Amino acid sequence: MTEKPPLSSAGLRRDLEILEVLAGHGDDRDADGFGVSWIAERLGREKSQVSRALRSLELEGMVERDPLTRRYRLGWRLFALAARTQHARLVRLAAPYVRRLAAAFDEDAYLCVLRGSMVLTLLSVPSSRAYHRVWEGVSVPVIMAGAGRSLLADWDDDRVRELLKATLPSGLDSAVSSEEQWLADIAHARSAGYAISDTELDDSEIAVSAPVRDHRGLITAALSVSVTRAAGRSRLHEIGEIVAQTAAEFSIALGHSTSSPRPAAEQPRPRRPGRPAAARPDSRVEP
Amino acid sequence: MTEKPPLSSAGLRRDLEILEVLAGHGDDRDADGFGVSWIAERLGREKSQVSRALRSLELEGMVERDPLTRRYRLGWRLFALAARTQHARLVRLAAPYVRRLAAAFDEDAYLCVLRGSMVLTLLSVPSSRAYHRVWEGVSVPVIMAGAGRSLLADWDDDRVRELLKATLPSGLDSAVSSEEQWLADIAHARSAGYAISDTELDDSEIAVSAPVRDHRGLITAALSVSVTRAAGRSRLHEIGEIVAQTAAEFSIALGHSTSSPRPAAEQPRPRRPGRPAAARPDSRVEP
DNA sequence: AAATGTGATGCAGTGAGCGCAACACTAGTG
DNA sequence: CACTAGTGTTGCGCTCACTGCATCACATTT
Repeated sequence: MTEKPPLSSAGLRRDLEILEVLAGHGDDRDADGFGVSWIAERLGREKSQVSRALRSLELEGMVERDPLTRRYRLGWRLFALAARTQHARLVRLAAPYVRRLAAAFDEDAYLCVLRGSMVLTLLSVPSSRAYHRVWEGVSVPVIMAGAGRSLLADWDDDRVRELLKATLPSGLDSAVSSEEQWLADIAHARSAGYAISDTELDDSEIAVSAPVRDHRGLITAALSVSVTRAAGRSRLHEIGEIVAQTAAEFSIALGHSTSSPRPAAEQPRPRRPGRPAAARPDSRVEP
Repeated sequence: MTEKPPLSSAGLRRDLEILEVLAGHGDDRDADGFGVSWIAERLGREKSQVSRALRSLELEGMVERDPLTRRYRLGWRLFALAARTQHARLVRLAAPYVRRLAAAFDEDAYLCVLRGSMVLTLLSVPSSRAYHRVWEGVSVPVIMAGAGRSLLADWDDDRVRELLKATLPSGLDSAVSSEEQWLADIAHARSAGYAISDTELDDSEIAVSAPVRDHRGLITAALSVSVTRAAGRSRLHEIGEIVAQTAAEFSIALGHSTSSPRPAAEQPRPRRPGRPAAARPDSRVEP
């Protein structure tokens, strides 16, 4: 028999093996679930064991069973657990990538999300040079935001037109002329993976952004770099490629697509906290 | 000892309790994770037990630990598994429609499913205005959910009564009076294709929802819009028509045949597996 | 009807997880 | 600087819950 590394809990390992089997090959068409016997054979375990484990998993909502075919599928609780932490997770995990972008070009870098028709900046890392406007927590209409094109990359043209029309107070000035430009930019963002927005808030600023996708494949945020220096103007597309690449890496870290775990590079283990500086375990919750 | 009435696996229950704690309250700002002692106290379990369980969970990738603060958070594997849920697929497909609704009325729009007697919100798209409470992954009793009426539209009256009685803690207050109202609303949802729920969680919110049907014709989800602005109050039925129309389009995208009337003819898979016609456990497997 | 598959269940033995305690460690405290 | 108070980890008996084999109930195919 093959030796099982005994470091992990046996029950946990068994349950996760089962879940992994139920996850199947991802988007495979055999999404109607799997039977007990097949799973047992697939794992080389006892039917009874798998049957009992699945019953427990179902009781907890980790899997659910089609009452007709008696086959099991992944359950709602997995989704509920993951969905709740998605937002907090976003900001926390984004920091390294935003910093990397800011450092790479020595320009201001941002993390933005879409809130209705407004673009909310969640995180901003300034360049080494002066005047950095703090945008964190500030909402800007999507048309005026540099990251807007990336955030809308998944939208179909009609919706974008509606949004643009609704956001602009009245059909005036350059709106009509820029609408087609917007759609073109969005199409470019969709294909190339990054968007370049010229003359938004400020004529002196050009924003290069790229969409970030979460574990569901939806665009949940955008990374953005505002190119202010003349040096960058000549290589916007080069910058765009890098931003897109960074956004892609970030997306994978969020669980996008069928990405491999990425073993999380060995940490330098710097220091261990004894007593936490600020006692936070006070948020009272009644069980 | 504390009572252990459930017949579920003890280890699994413990692990899920831990994960649930790590998930936090969702929108909470406590994204930097939780320590072992705090989790143990929160759960009323032994520190050692929690420590060992977390190590196993980390080994499996279900949680990850900040090497600096030594605090735990949910890990990549949970998100990877969640992405393979059929709920994730539903969300992916629903996103454009939910966005369209949110944009059309500039109100919060949701995608909800029924889980037992609870309504689980899978996707929420906020309006451009104000602050938006993140409901994704949160379950609410069916009576208190705006989309509840749409999700129950196919149920016969007796079962609805049962569910309402079972969900309400005791036969009290407006329950009896609203029961008939519920049945009327459901009947309306059945015939008109949309439901209007008044005074649910909040007196200031009115939810307009419509059922979504899958390829079998069964109601698997509901689209919902929460009307908060006074402007919308006067045209709830007009909004309802649009929500119903959107839900119908989405249903078609899910494979719902428009021709199939109501009773959801059993066509694809009415049989229960005795012996599988074609043995499918042939896909070679490499761990 | 039998045959062959499905998933569920009873039961005895044993191995794994539980709890208590002591441990190593760090950061505040006087 | 020792002291204290907090952190998280580990050693080790004891017990219980899980394993595995068997059989069972049920459904589909022949």
